[in-house]
Amino acid sequence: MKIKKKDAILNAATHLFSVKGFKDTHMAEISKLTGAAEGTIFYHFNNKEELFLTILNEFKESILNEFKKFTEENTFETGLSMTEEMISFYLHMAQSMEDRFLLLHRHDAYELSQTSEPCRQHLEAIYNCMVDMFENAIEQGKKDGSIGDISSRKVAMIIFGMVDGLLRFNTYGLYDAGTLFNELIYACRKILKNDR
Amino acid sequence: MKIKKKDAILNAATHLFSVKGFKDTHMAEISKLTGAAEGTIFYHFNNKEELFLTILNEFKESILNEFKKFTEENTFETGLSMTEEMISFYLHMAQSMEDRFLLLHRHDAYELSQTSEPCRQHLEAIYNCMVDMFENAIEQGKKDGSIGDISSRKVAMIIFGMVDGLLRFNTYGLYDAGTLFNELIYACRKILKNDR
DNA sequence: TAAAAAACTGACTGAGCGCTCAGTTAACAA
DNA sequence: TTGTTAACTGAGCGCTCAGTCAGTTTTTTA
Repeated sequence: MKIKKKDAILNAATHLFSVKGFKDTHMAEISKLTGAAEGTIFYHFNNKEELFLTILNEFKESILNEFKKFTEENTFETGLSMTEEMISFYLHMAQSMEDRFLLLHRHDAYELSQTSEPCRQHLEAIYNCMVDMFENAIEQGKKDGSIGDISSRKVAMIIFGMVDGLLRFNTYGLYDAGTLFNELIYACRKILKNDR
Repeated sequence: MKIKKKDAILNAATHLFSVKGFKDTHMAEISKLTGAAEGTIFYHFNNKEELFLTILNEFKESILNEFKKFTEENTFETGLSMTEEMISFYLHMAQSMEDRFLLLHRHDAYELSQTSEPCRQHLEAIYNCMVDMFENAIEQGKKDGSIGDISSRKVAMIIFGMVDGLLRFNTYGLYDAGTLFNELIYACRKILKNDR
């Protein structure tokens, strides 16, 4: 029964910020969901923005961690297969951390990052992490010959943009990304494959 | 000096909704920007939501129109080159209608579409229009042999997701999509090209 | 067990903002 | 010119909501 309230607040706020956005999430609602008084929220966090930033920071930490673990604990035959498996892993993560990925797909964080330097840094770290992973895989593929001679960074951005773009179709309820998985891997392979 | 106020309101609101989002756009601001009294805004539009929907509807009309004109006024050698040129055209449109594309990349419309049927229809029309264009081009490419045997609809979604995903990098200030243009076309060609 | 510190409470505040309405001005028709 | 309608105005109402604060409860420390 210790420090529980603070964690409960973080959990509820994460969910609400993701589903309803920053502006539409009200302290009264977090209070009701957690049983903590509104005053308690402001006891732990100076203001709404600080609460949001705390959540973003924790998300950054855990996503960087997960990706690090993924590359450390796995070995890959070729750079190409590594890239493909990273797409799967990314989609898997997006599913298991659904609410926080939704947060990333909202405008809230990007707006905040214009006035808050720490916010900008968290966002940058998250995106850099993901693009870096793809870039490394492509770089490796170029060395082992499974991937052709292309600009690693730029194509990494293209691949990441493609995967993330599809994820948004899901988020917005426009299409079920799951049914596009095979085509996604197919497209990735086509782009990267060394065809000499 | 006729009906000007209404148009001024629509223009100012389009810009503000795009840049600041639905919630963060206040009637007082639209009023100040246009010189129209707040009451005037509510004289022309019953409420804020109706103002937003009017803008979304006009956007739908003009984008459907532009794409129709594009396919009618151009002829293409192959389905593959048609697809490539459509990507260019899409990026070109995103530039010339920058604010309204920003509107599309926000959550506002998707949130509204959950309670407003007309809003849902507008969004669906816009996205269908774009994916349909790509699908047609791919279909044509399959017939003329420039594109391999793939699922037109699904790959159209992938291509669209890829292009739109890159556009977001721009929007969010994460990367300059312009420098990725060559890679984008390269990726598209790789995915589609008939390699039999 | 007493004192101090930390955690928590909820009624209250004040600013913000969508929207109304009673009235004024401009445009047009007879 | 007069009557009628459409366009326009802005003070103000009612409500929402982030944040405060004086006080209570729980935990820790000595």
